[in-house]
Amino acid sequence: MVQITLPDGSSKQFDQSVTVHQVAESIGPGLAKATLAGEVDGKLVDASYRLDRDARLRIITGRDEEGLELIRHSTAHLMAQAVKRLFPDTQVTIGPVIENGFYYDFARDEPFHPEDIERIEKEMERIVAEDIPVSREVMERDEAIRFFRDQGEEYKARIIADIPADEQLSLYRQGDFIDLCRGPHIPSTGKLGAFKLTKLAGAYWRGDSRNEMLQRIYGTAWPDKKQLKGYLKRLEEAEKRDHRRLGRQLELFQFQEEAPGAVFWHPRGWTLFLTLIDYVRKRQRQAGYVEVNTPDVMDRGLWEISGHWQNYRENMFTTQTEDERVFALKPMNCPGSVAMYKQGLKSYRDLPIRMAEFGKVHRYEPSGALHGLMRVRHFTQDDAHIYCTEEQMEAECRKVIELNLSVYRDFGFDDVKLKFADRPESRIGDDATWDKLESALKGAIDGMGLSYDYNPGEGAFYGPKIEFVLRDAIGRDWQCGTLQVDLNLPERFDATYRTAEGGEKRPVMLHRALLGSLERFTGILLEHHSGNLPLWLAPVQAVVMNITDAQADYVARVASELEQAGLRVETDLRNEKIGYKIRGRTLEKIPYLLIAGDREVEAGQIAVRRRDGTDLGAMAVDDLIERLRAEVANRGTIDDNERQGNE
RNA sequence: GCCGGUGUAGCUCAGUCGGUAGAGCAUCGCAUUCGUAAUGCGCAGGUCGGCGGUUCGAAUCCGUCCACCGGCACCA
Repeated sequence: MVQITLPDGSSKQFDQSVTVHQVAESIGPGLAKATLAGEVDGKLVDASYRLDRDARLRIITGRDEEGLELIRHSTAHLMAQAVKRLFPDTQVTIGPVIENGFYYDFARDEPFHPEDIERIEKEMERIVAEDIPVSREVMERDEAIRFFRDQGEEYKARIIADIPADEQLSLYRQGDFIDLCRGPHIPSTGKLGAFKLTKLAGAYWRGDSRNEMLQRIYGTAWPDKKQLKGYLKRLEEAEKRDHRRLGRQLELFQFQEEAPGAVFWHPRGWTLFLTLIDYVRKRQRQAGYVEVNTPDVMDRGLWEISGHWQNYRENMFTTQTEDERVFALKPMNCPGSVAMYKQGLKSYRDLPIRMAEFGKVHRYEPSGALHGLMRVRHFTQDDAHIYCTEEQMEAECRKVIELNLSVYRDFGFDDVKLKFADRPESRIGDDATWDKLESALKGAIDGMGLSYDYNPGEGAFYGPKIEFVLRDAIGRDWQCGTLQVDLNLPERFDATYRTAEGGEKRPVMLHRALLGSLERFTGILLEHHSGNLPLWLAPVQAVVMNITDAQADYVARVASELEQAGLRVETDLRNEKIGYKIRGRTLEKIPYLLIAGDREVEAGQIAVRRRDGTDLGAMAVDDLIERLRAEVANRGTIDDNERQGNE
């Protein structure tokens, strides 16, 4: 007698042992067909798993999160089987589930080509049609190693060698294909079908660039075709909000071959950039910062003192002048900042000194890392260095965190995560100092009751850090601000302050960035809003247009009134139909289109149309100004739906 | 940096088998003076990413370099 308890609390009796699948059958044929696996007493098992004693059972189908993972995992196996059929000389390695899909890494002399992908997909479909049963078997470790070696699967043998000796090895067989796998898997290949292979890539064995490169194929898989289609549609939508595309469409910036990783800002893009700086500058001033500026090119000696020459050399642009002096373009602002701190004597009464700088830094990023505005070689940081006493350190950290979070809120990012990164392998300073810094920084976050993720070994070479990670409208994470505490640079530069007792002490130095790279933040904003920037950020906030030449003077007058009121306005007096002008300006994602015909001129009004197509009717110019000013002041978006894209 | 792919007019893209290039939109000109997402007609626009090679002849084939795209590695 076996008693199986189901999630709804009901239970079923069986005379003898039953499989998960049989239990499903006893409930209904529809469920039996949909069954992919089971969860027995909290543990995932195959549908063929036999229950021989009382247990709690949950049937897993494509509707469950676990079911979806199973589908993806089994589709990865399906792909591997197809690849082995078509390219028998290929070795399989690993094939995990990832967000929205899976990948599988193959070892092969000849790389895959896009045409191969189509063939592999076709072969996968064939295997699905064959509806091959998937079965599990357990093998001894040595036997398994021998088994895979015999088949020329060296990588599998290496993977097994790394599995702890006490762990049971399971193999999954589907027809002619056998793979080492923890499982569970779907019962037969016929359960799959809604998949697509998406990307081809090289990937290092075990993720280490010193190892050989494998051929990775990415794919996506879903319980049904409809969900697959939905996913592919979402990918398309995401492409539309690509900031590189928007940058061209909205005439914000350009890139050029001669300057890889460097931005050419067009008037509209630069207006946006300056708007960000204005905003940050204002917030910093209110928070007690002063603003400074330090040189871009400084002597090698300075970088030797700071440790950059030893720790960061391969990322630095250098230049040599005729007199043989070696200079470096600053990859960070901190050494210049300390140099400035050291000018003249500092008293404990001066501290904390909060020194901000919109410094343009230059980092020689690997060519393959460059990506639009998101990863460039020359970028502007909204950087600051705070010099304070050890006693002030925690309070200063807290203020930085508060300021950062408040600023992100103003940009509409409410979902912000903190990551704590501690000492990296390559670093300066002794362990006692690091202990002190790490615990102080951690204390500041804990004291604020904030939660954080832990990022071991990811700190800066001079100190531990907190990273601020923003989640955008389509769920992607972006690291923006950072906060780092540092005793090392003050030490290396021998920075001091006069204490109340008349002695000398080292200040603590906090490094912090708010938006991080302004270039990158611009890109994030563009993608977050699909280019529909909120009024306060839009480079051109309104375009005033006439219907016929008769209103040209009036339009110019209205535009200048709006400009007087501090708005960014353009006119469109072209001899074109109003529908044509509206279409063009809408595609430019201008927030407000203001139209004057004879009616408006007569009434001294202006007709107002919003970017999303809403007609606000005619209103007096003063009323419009009041309205726009209010919208700028509260940093509102015209319409939150616009974030979803409006094309 | 590594693997794969791509590079043709300002933009988006077509170009067969190697026979010195084509569309739409935009620009410009003319006509039109018009009421909320495209008025009509016309002109002009290209070192086919750079360099080298094969060939009677190269956008097309080969080599090499550069940039970009998708990943990997990197992101102090």
